[in-house]
Amino acid sequence: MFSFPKKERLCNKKKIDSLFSKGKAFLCYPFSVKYLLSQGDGKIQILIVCSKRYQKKAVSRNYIKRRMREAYRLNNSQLKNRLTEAGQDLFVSLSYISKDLSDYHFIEKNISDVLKTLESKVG
RNA sequence: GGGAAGUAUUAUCCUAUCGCUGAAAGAAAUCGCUUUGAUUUCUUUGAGAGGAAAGUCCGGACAACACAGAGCGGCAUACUGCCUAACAGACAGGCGAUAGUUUCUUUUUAGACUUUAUUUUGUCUGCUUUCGGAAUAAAAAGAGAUUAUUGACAGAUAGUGCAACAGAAAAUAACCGCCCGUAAUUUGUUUUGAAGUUUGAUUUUUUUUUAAUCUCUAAUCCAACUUCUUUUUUGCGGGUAAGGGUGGAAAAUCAGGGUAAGAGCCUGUAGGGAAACUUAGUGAUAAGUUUCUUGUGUAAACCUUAUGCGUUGAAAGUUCAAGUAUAUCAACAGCAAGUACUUGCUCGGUAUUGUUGAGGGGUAGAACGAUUGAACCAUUGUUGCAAAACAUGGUCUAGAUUAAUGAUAGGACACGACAGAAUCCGGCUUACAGAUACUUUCCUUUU
RNA sequence: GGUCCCAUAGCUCAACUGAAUAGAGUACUUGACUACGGAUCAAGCGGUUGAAGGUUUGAAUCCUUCUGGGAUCA
Repeated sequence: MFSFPKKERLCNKKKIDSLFSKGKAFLCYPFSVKYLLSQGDGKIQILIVCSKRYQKKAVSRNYIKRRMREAYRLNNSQLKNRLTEAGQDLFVSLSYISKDLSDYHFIEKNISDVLKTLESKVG
């Protein structure tokens, strides 16, 4: 039910390039979101980014990325159902662009906002 | 008892639910089907980040390329021994520096006692005895011993360079000064200095007498006279490195000789350096003897000497390889026109063209490299002062590749610092809350 | 993951071959010029030479270790 296996991660370099060149973007602080819709059978692949530009230490980057993954894992079921109904594939990249370390509850609230916004753009 | 510094060890834990990474076992489905096998899904089991994983400052393993051998250049290292795969690392030592403790010597000051009319002299260690008492302090310098910390600790006597300002001068020498010679100028026996004679005054001593006075001797001062000696300044030529306030640094200490003045110029001697020898030590080195020598510092200035280093790094490199294009080969088709070859020319043939198949290199991608190792542990044994080595026994302990350790709920206490593997090891450096043990030092309290 | 470079006044750069008041332009302040402003001229202000140690008589410069920023290798 709540899972986040390797298939749902975006690992192919060409797909990442096409996402960043062709995709659309919006901002939902502290996240900058890029997404690309295409015809398919309801697959979703997500890329989680926390760059060295905003978080200097490896420990804090791991801290942010783990909490973002966990929040996405627990809140993605509605978006998946909507995509299966519409019959579209989705590539998403979530970038953390704040220089502060946020706690889990703040990240989870904003992740669910982002997913709702994406849900409204499908179809 | 408290604070600070250093070294060593450790580096939050437990329960439940949901997830991530890879491993093992099992089941099902699909492909394949003689079996092995491949992919996907599910279940179970056990595992999953450090002392620095960091910085990338050194050293290696490993890989590719290069390589008969030698030299130049470049880089690194630099007291000795020893450990190590190797090292700019570790251990043990030598030498130096700093700090502390302690002992001795010298000087000065103060004090006590002693001696002397005063200046002064002596003592102020130990033991014993005696006794009314007192029988030492401070500062500076030097030497020795010991403890701790620390040192990019070869060479300045191979050569080149540099040493601002200040100072005469920063390592050759010149200037002031001192001395000699020479030329000119000025002065001239009234000046300067030396020797002698006479007179006067004062003081002292001796003798005589002692109430004063007088006489004599010696010294000093003033005056006069006699004899001997020229003086000042400047230029030129030479000698000299003793002296010259500076500076981080000023040219071998002291004594004597020597000279016109001087000088390591000469002699002895303190200190430094080199060589040889003796003794101790594996050696650095230490102690001593003899000879020679003595020109400050700087090599984290160039450099010299000795030793070592082939270059590039896992984005190294190895294997498989869809698709697209295709060297080459084979078969089939075409051979209309042009071109080239075959030929003196024409026809013919071959190639240039197309399709299919094979095939090599190789892109996307995948796998290996890549986790059993100079490994870790041991109330073990042997060798060694120690670092460490050997033997014996035991253990398997992350392996990702857009990159894994999290979230929620509850509980415990000391209330949680610095910080996240990316080929792997040995060191170094840097960051760090708390706890434990040890060492050093400071403060306070008690005895 | 490897390799290399840089840091100097508010800003842009010198001085990098050790030598004592670290310089130039611009910005800022004051004055002159002008009826006023601009331009121009003159003067002034402004520096822990990224931080900390070391070598040296002496360090922006030489050496070491950190901090921050940048470039490059498929």
